[in-house]
Amino acid sequence: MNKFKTAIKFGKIRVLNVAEKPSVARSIATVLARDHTIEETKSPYNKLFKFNFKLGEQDAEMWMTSVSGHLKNLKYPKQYQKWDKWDPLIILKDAEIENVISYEKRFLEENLQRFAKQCSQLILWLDCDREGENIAFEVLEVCKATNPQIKVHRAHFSAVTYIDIKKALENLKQPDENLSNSVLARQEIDLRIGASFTRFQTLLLQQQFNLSSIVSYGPCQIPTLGFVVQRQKEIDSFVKEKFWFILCEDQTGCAYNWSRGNIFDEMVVLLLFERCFTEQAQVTEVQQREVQKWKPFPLSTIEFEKLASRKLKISAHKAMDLAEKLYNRGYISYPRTETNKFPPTINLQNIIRDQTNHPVWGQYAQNLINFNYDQPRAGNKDDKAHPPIHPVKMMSESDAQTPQEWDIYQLITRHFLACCSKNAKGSETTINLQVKEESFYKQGLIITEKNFLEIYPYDEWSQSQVPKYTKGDLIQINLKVQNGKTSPPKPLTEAELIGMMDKNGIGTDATIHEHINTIQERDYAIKRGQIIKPTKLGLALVESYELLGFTLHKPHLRALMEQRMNEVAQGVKQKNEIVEATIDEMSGILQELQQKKNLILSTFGQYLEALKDYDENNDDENPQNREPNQQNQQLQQQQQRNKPSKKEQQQQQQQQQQQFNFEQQCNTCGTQLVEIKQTNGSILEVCLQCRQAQEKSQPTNSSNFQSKTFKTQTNNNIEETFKCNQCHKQMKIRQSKIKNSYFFGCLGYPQCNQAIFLPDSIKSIQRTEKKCKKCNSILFQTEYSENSTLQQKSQLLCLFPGCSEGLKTEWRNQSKESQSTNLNYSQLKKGYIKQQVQCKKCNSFGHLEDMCNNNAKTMVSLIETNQEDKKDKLCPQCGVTGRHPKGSTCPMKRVKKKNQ
DNA sequence: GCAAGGTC
Repeated sequence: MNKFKTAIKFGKIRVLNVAEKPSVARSIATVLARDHTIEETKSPYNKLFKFNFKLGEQDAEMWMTSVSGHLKNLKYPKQYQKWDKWDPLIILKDAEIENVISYEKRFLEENLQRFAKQCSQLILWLDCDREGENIAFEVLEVCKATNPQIKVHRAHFSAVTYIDIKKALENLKQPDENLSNSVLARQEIDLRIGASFTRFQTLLLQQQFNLSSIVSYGPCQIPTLGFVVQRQKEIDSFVKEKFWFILCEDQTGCAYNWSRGNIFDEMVVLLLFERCFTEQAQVTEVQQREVQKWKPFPLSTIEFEKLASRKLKISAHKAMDLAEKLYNRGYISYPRTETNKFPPTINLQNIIRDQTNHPVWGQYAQNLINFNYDQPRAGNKDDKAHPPIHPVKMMSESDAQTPQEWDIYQLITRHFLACCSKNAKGSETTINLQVKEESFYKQGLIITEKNFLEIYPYDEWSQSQVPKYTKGDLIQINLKVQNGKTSPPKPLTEAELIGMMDKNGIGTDATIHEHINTIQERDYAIKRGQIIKPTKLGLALVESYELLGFTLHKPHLRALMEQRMNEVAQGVKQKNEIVEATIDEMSGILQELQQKKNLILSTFGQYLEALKDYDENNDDENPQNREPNQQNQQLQQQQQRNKPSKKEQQQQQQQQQQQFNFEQQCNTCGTQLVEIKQTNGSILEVCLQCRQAQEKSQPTNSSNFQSKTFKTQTNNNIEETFKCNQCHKQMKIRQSKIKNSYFFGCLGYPQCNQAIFLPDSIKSIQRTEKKCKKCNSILFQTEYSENSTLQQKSQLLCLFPGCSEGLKTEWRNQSKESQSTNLNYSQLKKGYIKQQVQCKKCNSFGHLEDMCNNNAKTMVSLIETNQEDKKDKLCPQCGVTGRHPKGSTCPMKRVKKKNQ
C-alpha cells in the first residue's frame, strides 16, 4: 500500500482498474464494494463500475472497467494481401507486420483513453498468465499514450474472492515485459509461418486438384491433423496377431485369469497346458481388502471437454459454446481454466448451499452440508488465473434454454458436488488358484458405500461376485486352451484427441476445441459421432509431408517454440533472437518445399489417386472383423512408388484371405481348432478339447507342404461313413502314420475308442455315394499298393464290419498310440522342443550334441523317421517303398539277374 | 482467402 502514500497530499485519488473481461470487472467491483454504480460505455458489454475504496490510508475513487481479451492483432499491411503477387518466402521472412487495434475494439480503446485521462493511477487486473501480461501492456500503452503521467500497477490474483483481491491490492507489482514479449514472439512466429505456408500450399494445390477450401497450415492445426492421420494409419496397417492363454473355470462357472496373461506362442501355451492339465485346483489364497474409487479432480476446461464428448456426446466445440453461454448468464464460473484445484480462499460450502433447494440433487447437497462434506482433491495444475469450473447459481431443468444446455449444467454441478463428496468404498476379494505349476486368479468387488457415485453417473464402478472359498480348498476345475486375436487400435475419439493435444502442448485450454474445429472446416478431417477421421485430403497432405521427409505435422515444432517462448519469458533470450532463429529454420523448410514443388504435386496427386476408394464416412467402430484392406495395400505400394496392376491387387487380396482363414472347428465338439506346423511342413489342426489332431487339408496352390503320406489322403474324410456301434457318432477315415495304414476312428475319441482297422496294402481310400446292396452301408473306392498280392489294384468295397459283401473288417478298440493323428500333448511338446534345438552331430532336432542318443527321438520325429526310413530303404531296383523282408533280396534284382 | 490467442 506504500505505493499510494505519496498520493495522500492530493486528497482522494482516482484509480482506473482494467480487467481482461467484463465478468471479472463486475466480480471485482462486487467483491470490493457492493454499493458500486454502473455506467454504460460505447462498448455494450464493457461497463464502467464506480465505487469508493480505501487503498491503505488513501481514499480512492475506483473506476473499474474491462477489455475483451487482446486489443491488438498482428497483420500484414494491405500491399501484401494479394497472394499471387508475393513469394511466400518474403511473407515469411521480410514482409513487415503491423500490431494494430482492430476495428471491433475501437470503442474499448476510446474507453481507455477517456478514463485514463481522468485517473492518476492504473491497476491492471488482467489474467495472471502470459497472454494476460501481454494484454496488460496493450492496455497500459493506450493509457500512457493519453496520460503519460499515469502510474501503472499490476495486480496478481488467482480467484475473485475478497481475500484474493485484497491480497492483490496489498502486493501490487509492475507488469512483466518478458512475459509479454514471449507472447509477441509467439504471435509473430505463428502469423509468419501460418500465412506463408498456407499461401504456398494453397497456390500449389488448390487449383490443380480442384479443392474447395484453402490448404491452410498452422503450427497447431497441422499437428492436430497429424494425430488424426497417425491413428488412421495405425488402424489401417494393423495386422492381427493370434495369442493363446489357459482358461480355468470352476464348477460355478467362474472363470479365472491365467497369471501369465496372453502368450503369443501357441507351443509354449500347449506345453504349459500339458504340464498343468488336471481337474483339480487348490485355493492358495483368498484375500479381502477395502478399496476406494477416487472422486474426480476439480474440473478444468480440458477435462470438461473430454467429459462432454465422452459422456454427453456433445463435441468440445459445442460444449464450450454452451458453457460460455451459461457463464454469461451467471450460472457457472469462467469455463476457460487450466486449474484443477480449488484455492483455499473460495467458500465451497456456500456454493453447495446454493444447490440445496434444487429439485434433483437438493437433498444430496443438503446431506453434504450436514454430514458428508469432504474437501475436494487438489490436482497439480494451476493457471493462477481461474478456479476450476463450478456452478455459481442454481438452475433447474425448466430454466435451461436447450436440453443440451441442461446436460452441460448438470455435468458441471454434479461434478462439483462429486468433488465435495467422499470417495466410493468397496470390498475387493482376490482368489488365487494353483493348478500344478500354473497360477490363476479372480477378483471380485462389492461396493459398500457409493458416496460420490450417487450424484455422479459419469463414472462407473462395476461389481462382480466371486465364489466363497477358503484357503486350502480343493475345487473341481475345467482347463481349456483358448485363443484370441489382438485388436487394432480403436478409432480416435475427440476426447482422446484433446488428451493428445494437451499432453503435447498443442493449443491451450481455450483453443484446443477450435483447432479440432478448424481441421474439419478445412476439410482435413471429419467427425462422425465422437469419432474423428482424416479425409482423403488430410491423409494425402500428411502422407506427402512424411514421404518427402518433412516433419511439419509433428508436435515437436510446437514444443520447440514453447521452449523458446519460455526462454523469453524468463528473460534468458530476447524476443527477436528466437523469432529470427525460428523464421530462419522455417525459411529453410519453405525453400526446400519450393524446390520440391513438382515432387509434392506428383506425390500428393498419387496419394489422392491411391485413396480414391478410401471411405472417410465409414466408421471403424467395430474393428474386430478388420482385415488388412485394399487401401492399406495401396498406400504401402505408393510408398514403394510401384503401383501394382489390378490383377496383382486381386491376387494379394486372395492371399490375405487365405492367410487369415483359420477358423476351423472340431467336428466333434465344435471348439476352434489350433494349427500347428510340423517339422515336415504339414499342418496339424488340434482340438484342445477332445485332444485330437487332424491334418489340415492344404490349398491346392501350396503343394510345398504336402508330404507323400497325404497325397493319398481322401479329401472327404470328414464326411459321413457309418455310425459307431458304441456311441453312434460318425466313424471317420483316419490314417495311422506309425503303420502307414488307414482305419476308421470314432469321432467320439478319446471318450470312445472304437475303430475298424484296414489292411496295410490299401494305399488310398475314398468314400463314394454308392451303397452296399446287402447292408446299405456307404461303399469305398480303395486302391492297393504296387506290392499288393491282389490282382485288382482298385476296388469298390463295403467296409462295414461283418458285411460279407466286402472286405472282412471288425470293430476293435484302438490304442491311443495307434491313432497317429491323435497325438497327445507330450508328443506334440517333444515335437516342438525338437523344432527348437538341433543336434550338430546327427542333425536331428530335439537334443543337442552332448545329449545325442536315440532316446531323444520324439513322437513327431518318430513318424518322420519311419517315413524317412522307408524312403531310405526304397529299393533302387524295384522302386518299392519299404524294406524287403529281412534276408530277402529284391525280386526285381532277381529278374534282372535272370535276364542278364 | 493466411495463424493462434485472447474475448462476447
